[in-house]
Amino acid sequence: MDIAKVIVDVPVRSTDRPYDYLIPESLKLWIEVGSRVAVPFGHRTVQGFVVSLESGEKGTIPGLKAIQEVLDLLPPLSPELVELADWMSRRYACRRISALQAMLPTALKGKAERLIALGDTAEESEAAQEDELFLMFPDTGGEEREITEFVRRGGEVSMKQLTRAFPEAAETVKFMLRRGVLTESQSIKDKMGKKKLKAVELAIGIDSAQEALESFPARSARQKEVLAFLVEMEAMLPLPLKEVLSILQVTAGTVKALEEKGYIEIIEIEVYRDPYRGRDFKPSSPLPLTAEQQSVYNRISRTVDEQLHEVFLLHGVTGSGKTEIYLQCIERCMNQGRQAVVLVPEIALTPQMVERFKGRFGSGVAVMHSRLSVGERYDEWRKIREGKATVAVGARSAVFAPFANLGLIIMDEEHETSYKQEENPKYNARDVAVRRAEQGGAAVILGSATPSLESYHAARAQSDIHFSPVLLEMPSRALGNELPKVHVVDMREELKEGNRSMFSRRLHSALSDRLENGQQTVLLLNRRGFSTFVMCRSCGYVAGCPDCDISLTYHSRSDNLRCHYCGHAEPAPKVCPECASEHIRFFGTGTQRVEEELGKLFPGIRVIRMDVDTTTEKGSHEKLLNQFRDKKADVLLGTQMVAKGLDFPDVTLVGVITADSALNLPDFRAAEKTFQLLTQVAGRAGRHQLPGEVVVQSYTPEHYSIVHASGHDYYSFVREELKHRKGLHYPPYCRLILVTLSHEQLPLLLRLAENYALNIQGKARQLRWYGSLDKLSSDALDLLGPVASPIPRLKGRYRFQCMIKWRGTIDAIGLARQVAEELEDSARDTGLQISIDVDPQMLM
DNA sequence: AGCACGCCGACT
DNA sequence: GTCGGCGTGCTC
Repeated sequence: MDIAKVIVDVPVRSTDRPYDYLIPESLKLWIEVGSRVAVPFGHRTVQGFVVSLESGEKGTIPGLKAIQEVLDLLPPLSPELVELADWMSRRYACRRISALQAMLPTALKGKAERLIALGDTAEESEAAQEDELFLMFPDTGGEEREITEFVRRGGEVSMKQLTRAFPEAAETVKFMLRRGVLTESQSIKDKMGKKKLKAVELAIGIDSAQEALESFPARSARQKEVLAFLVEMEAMLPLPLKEVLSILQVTAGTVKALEEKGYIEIIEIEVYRDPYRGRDFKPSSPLPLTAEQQSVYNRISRTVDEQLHEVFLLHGVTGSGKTEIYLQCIERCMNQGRQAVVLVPEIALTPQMVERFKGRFGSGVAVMHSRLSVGERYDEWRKIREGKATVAVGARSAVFAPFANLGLIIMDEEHETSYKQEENPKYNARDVAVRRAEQGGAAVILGSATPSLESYHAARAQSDIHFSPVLLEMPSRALGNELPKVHVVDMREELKEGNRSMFSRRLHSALSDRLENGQQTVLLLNRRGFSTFVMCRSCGYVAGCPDCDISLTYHSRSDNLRCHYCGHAEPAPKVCPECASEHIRFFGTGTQRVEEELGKLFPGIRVIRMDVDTTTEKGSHEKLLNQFRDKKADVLLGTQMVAKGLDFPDVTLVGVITADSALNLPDFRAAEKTFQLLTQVAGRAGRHQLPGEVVVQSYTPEHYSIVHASGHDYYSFVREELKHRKGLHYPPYCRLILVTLSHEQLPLLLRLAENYALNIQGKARQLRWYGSLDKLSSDALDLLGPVASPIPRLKGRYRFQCMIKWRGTIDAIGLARQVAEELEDSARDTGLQISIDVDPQMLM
C-alpha cells in the first residue's frame, strides 16, 4: 500500500517533520501532494498536509496508521506551493506547518471535533431500560433514553451539541460511551469564519469561589493559585487563557482540571467579523503608451511571451504610469493562458486601485483584502483555486494565490515595509514572489518610484544574494507634466522670527491660495516615532503599560488608555496618579491638533482627517476618500496613509508638517524611509492639468534625505545612502538576522542571551565564518549584542536581542536556528522563548 | 498541543 | 496503602 508523508497541525518543534501514513484504497484517487487530510495522531485526530507520496514497497514501518479522511474536494495546495513552504521554513527559520498555514485562508484552519453516534449495543440497552435499569434508576434511565433519542435523530451529533442539549449529563454520556451504547469518532471541522479566542471565566459565583478557596485541598496548589487569581481579577473576567497561563506560569492542564471540577469555565470569545459591499466598476480599455512606457512594456512582454523567469525592477517616477504597464503586461500574460498576481501594500489597496483592475479585467479579478470577512476571503480564494479568476489583487499573502499556471507576479510599491510579515512566519513577500516565480518560470515586476536600496543595489551590482533584477526606468510623467516644485522650509528660522505656529508662513499662504481658488490640499503629518502618550506636565509622569514597558496610547472614542502590544486597557486618568496634578495631558492624535489649528487659522475650512481613529470602522477609508474626491473638503489631513497611491486631479498643494520626525529613530533605514515618504507624498500634487507645489517643513533641512527628496533626485540619494550603509556594514552590503530571546526572569535571561551569543560565535569560528565584515573575504559573520530589545519587556517577559550580520554563501540562518534550538533544549522548562527574524524590517 | 505514564506527597 | 497532581516524553 502507498504511503503519504504528512505534516501535522501541531505547532511545536518536536512535531515539525513529516509523519508516514498509509493511504487507504478508497482515498487513493483523492490524495495528492497538497491535500489536506485528517489523520490519527497520538490519541486524537488532527489536520495535516500531504507533502509527498511514496509507494510502500520498500521497508514499510510496521504499525503505520492510515489517513482518516480527505478534507477538500480539490487539494488546497499545489505541489509547487508545498515546495515553497518547505523553502520558507528554511529561509525564515519557521515551522513547516506555519508556512503551510500562511498559504491558506483562515477559513481552512480545521480543528478536531468529537462526534457521537449510536453504538452496537444501543438496542439492547434500550430493551434493558424498559425493565430493570429503568425501574431501579428512573432518572438515569430517562436521561439515557432522551440522549439516545437525540443522537438517533441527528444520526451523528457533535459533542458540543450534545453538551448544549444536556448540560448536566456528562457522567451519563461517559457511562454510555464505556458500555458501547454510544460511540465516539473524531473529524476535522473547518472553523469557517469566527475568529475565536479562548478565555477563562468563573463558573460559580464569586462568593462560592472564595468559599471553595478556603477549603481547597493543599495538594492542588497550582489549581488553587489559578482560582485565587481569578477571584482577585473578578472584575476583568473573562481573561484570555493565554494570559492566565503566562502570568501564573501554569500549564493548560491545570486550568482544564479546574474546569472539570466545575469551578471555572473555558469559553470561546468571538473576536470580530465584518461584512463587505459589492459595487459596479467602470470598464476601461488599454491606454496608448508613451515611448518610454512602450519600451519598458516591450522588454517585459518578451519575457512573458517566452514564459521565462526574470525579475524586473521598474523604477518609474510618481505619475509615470506604472499601473498601465501592469495592466497591459497582465493582458499579455493572460494571452499565454497564464494567471497573474498583483501585490499591493495593504494601505494602498484602495477602492481606486481595485477599480482599475476590475474595470479592465471584470469578474476575473479576485481581491484579497484584509478587511474582508473570513468567509468572503475564503470565497475569493476559491475563485482562484477553482479557476474562476485569472488575476489576484491583494496584500502580502496574495503571493500564495493558488493559481495553477502563474505567469506574472507584480509587486507595486516594492519598497514598502508592509511586505514583510512581522508575525510567524516572518516572510518577505518580495523574496517569496521571486522564489515562486523561479519555480514556475514566471516573470516578476517590482515597481516603485523609490525602490528599496536592496532591490536597487541588486539590480546595479548584478551580484546580489537575493536576486538580480533587470532595471527598467521611466523618468518622466506619462501626461508630460512636470514633477511639482518642492520648497523646504526651515522651521528653526520660523521660530527665530517669532512664528510659533505649526504652519510656516509659506505653507500658510499656499493654503490660503488654494482655498481662494477652490483647489485641494493634502497635508501629511509624519508621525512615526511620536506616540499618542499621556504625560503629566507638572511631574513628567508618562502612563506606561505595567507589562510591556512602553507608553500607553490614548483612545478618545472609549476614553481609555491601551497598550498596542498586549491589549492592556485602563481608564484615562483625570489627575496625575503620581502627583495628583490636573495638568495631565493627552498628547493625543497629532492630527487632531492640526485640525484644530487649521480651524482657527482658516475659519470655515473643510478638513477630512484620516488616521487610525477615523479609519478603524469598515469602509470609512473609502468613504473619506470619496468625500474628498467629490470636493466636499478642502484639505485631506492624515498620516502615512495619505501618501500612498492617491490620485486626485484638483490637488495642487501638498504640505508636510514635520518631515524629519522619523529621522532620529534608531533605525538604519530612517533616512531611506524619510526619503521615500517625502517623494511619495510629493507625487500626490499636480498629477493632472494643474501644476503642483509641495511645502516641506523641517528642523533639519540640510539632511540629504530631505535635500534629495525635494530635488526629486533618487540617484543622488541612493549614492549617498549606499556610502553610509557600506561604511557601517548594513544591508545591502550584508544581511541581518535579529534573534530575540525572552524570559520572565531577567537574570536568567541575561545568562541565556550571553550564552546564545557565545555559542554562535564559537560555532562560526569553527566553521571559519567568524570574522570582521571589513575584510574582503566574501564569507563573513559578525554578532552584535546581546542588548536589551527596543521593547525591553512585553507581556510580562523581558527581552534581549542579538543581531547577526552576515554575507556570502554561508548558512547563517541554519546556524542561528540550530543554536536557538540547542539553547531551548538545554533550558527546557525554564520558559525561554527565542524568535528569529531573517532580514528584519522593524528594528525598533 | 494533548494525553498517558510514572513518581511522589497528602489523606483514610 | 491509595488517590490524584504534576513533570516528562511521544505522537507515523
